[in-house]
Amino acid sequence: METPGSQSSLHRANLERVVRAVRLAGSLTQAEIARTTGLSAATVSNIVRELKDGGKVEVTPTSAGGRRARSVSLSGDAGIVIGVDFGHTHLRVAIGNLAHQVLAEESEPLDVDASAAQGFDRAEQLVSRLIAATGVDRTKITGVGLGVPGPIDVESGTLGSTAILPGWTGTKPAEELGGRLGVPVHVDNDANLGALGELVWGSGRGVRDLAYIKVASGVGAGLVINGKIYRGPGGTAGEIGHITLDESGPVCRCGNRGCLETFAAARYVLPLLQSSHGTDLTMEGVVRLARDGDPGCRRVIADVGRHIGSGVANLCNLLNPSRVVLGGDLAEAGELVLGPIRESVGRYAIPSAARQLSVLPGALGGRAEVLGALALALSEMGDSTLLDGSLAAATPAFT
Amino acid sequence: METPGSQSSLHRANLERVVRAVRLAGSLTQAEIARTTGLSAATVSNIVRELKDGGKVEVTPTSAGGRRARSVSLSGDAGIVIGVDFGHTHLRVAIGNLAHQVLAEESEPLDVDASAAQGFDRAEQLVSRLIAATGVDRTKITGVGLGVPGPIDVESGTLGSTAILPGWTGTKPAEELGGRLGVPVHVDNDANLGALGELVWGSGRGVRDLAYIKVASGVGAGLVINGKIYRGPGGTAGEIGHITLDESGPVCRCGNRGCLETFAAARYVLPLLQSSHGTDLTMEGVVRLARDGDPGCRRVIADVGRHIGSGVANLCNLLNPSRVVLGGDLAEAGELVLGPIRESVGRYAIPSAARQLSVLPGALGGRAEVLGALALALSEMGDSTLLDGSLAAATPAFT
DNA sequence: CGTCTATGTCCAACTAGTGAACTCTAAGCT
DNA sequence: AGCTTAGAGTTCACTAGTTGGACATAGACG
Repeated sequence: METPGSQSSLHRANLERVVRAVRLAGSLTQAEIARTTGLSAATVSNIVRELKDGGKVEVTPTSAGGRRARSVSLSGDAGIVIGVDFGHTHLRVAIGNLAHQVLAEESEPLDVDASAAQGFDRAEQLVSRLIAATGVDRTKITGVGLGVPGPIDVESGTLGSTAILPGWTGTKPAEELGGRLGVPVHVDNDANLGALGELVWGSGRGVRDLAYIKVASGVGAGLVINGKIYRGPGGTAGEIGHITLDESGPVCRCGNRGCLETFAAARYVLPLLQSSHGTDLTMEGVVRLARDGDPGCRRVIADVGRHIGSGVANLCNLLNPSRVVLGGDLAEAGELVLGPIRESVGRYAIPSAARQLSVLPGALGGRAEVLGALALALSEMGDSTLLDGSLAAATPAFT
Repeated sequence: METPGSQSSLHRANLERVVRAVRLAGSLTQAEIARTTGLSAATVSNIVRELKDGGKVEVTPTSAGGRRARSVSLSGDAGIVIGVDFGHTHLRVAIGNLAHQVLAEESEPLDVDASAAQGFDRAEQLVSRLIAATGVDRTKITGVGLGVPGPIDVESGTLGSTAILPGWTGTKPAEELGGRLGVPVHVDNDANLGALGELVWGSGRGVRDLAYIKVASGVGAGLVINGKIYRGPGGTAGEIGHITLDESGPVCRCGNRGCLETFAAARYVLPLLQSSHGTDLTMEGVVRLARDGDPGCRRVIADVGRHIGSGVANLCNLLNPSRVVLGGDLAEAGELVLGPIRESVGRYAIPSAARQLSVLPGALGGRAEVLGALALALSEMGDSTLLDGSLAAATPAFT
């Protein structure tokens, strides 16, 4: 079963090559596969047959007005992936297939005080509902991506302390959900998944190095380096919220003073407006008011943008990404916040680092995290689960 | 000649696997190669024979007190790499072989006012001298690594403006030196090469993610992510010197205020001591005095350490490396500067990012950059240069 | 001094990819 | 309409290359 070195690993590699080529292009004829993968037509013929027998791929008899080309595409039910995202106030679930198509997506409000068990129950129910609605085959599910709004130890899978979902601390979300659904579950935090979502489906397409800044209750960043999420050896990379901007600034929940968070995160910014705009203000509300022209809200948002810009400038000096994508509720403010960010970056980052940088709003809004979870499930599957399945399915059962 | 897809590319891959394993370990027996690469003993036997026939590898008949193991190592003259480092005041050259052995190393003072042409002449001469001294075969040279103390556009190979070597701006060092030596030359800046040097030979061995902080005339960082130098899409990653620590701090040469550099780099720190300690003070001198107990110098160094620590804390929050290595003249101060750095990191970095971090002085001193250049040449060579040569040499000349 | 054991080599079996020949189909030309 | 053409996909014989197992080798251990 394990050919770590070689021999048939070549075949495996070629299978993956073909699958990847098909996935990227959507559908290809065999000749096109041969050209893009560099394999010979004969080999492609064999591989396609193998994949077709395994049910992993669909061959539509004839397509366009060529001579006689059979177009090959990933069969819709070859593999199903599920994304689950626990957000601040919402639970979101999405179902997709290997062709990067999102089949269904739904969200429902989540009570912050709900216990972890209740949360997972709800998630399980919502997943089941969507499975039923889309009519996909449960056995085709190859993986689940799960997003949690807090620090998670990727090694052990344990959730660290999160002020957003109190009482969930110490739980192991992947195990919990995996147990209920009976499928491997891969977890990551919301910022990393947002980054992945925007990378695959949103404002980050075509870029290999990007930083996704999520401003919500706190401030976090998901870093994509060389096309992959970078978590750092300890799993806590991307904590841009606790970069120090002002050593004598406000005290932050982390114990330091003047962290970026204290100038930008909802929990520190909203109180500024409470005396003038009432106490039940949300970030969303501030953004709406600002768009409608409220000067106080505009000012606050611009200030937040400037501070984020300072943090992003530091990030650019250190990492020099080619794109920064702003996510979270704040992104809805558009130029009201992006302008000040760009201005601040332009001022504080060294010119050569800032020159090629583009700062964009996220294209997916609140969906970034679920879709990222979907992408995580896809990437963790690594195209090879598919193939393992194919081999297992294609091989008649020996004794 | 081109098997882009497959077939014998497998063999090639296995050859590379073996070469890499041997290179990393220095020397291995065939059985060990088989275990570490996952290949079967038979395959290893064939590959070793092939490499031996090609002269790429040496098999020392029997080594330790086992049963009968023949240790395989890259033959000393299979390939020679050269490292060249233009420093602030010195030109350094090292010659090494594929077995990671440094055969010779020499440095000589370099006049800062020297023109680029003069500098390259000197480098060429020094390289020739070392080649002669070690008696290596010039045709065996597979690559040269070159370090320059300034920002370099890796794409175009053009040197940006550097205050250290005025008049070199706009030159293309790789082309210059490559033309003189007739070998491919790979350039990078001093901080990145220092990181590579410490990674391969120094305080960074065994770690996959590290930041090398070089404090000299300026402050720069070389970042190693997943075992490879990370330059960023624009090639300017690691500019830790221009992180903003204090928005209303001293004006920096980059145009901003309160950059880390203004609190830590020689050009800003030395003037502080000039009224009390004379004007021709160097960083080296300050370190020496501090070690001898001079309170003023100790204070200055501790302050520098604290500020570097702030910058490193930001870096840890963002990247969470497992090790930070301090290089440059300042590293000689040992605990006098490392203590304050650690203290500052502990205070400003979020605990989970700082917990597993170790802050160490560089183990190579001023040699880090040349050795890094050597490592760059080795890594850029990419194991396949060697093999191409082998194939060409092993194949009898057909018509 | 015989046995043991791990190393390295040889050989037959097998896997998998390739080029070349071949078939198939629709488009284009006459 | 019939013929030609040309690209698509398949089949087949061949070859490259890895593997498991048998075999030889030589120090270590008792």
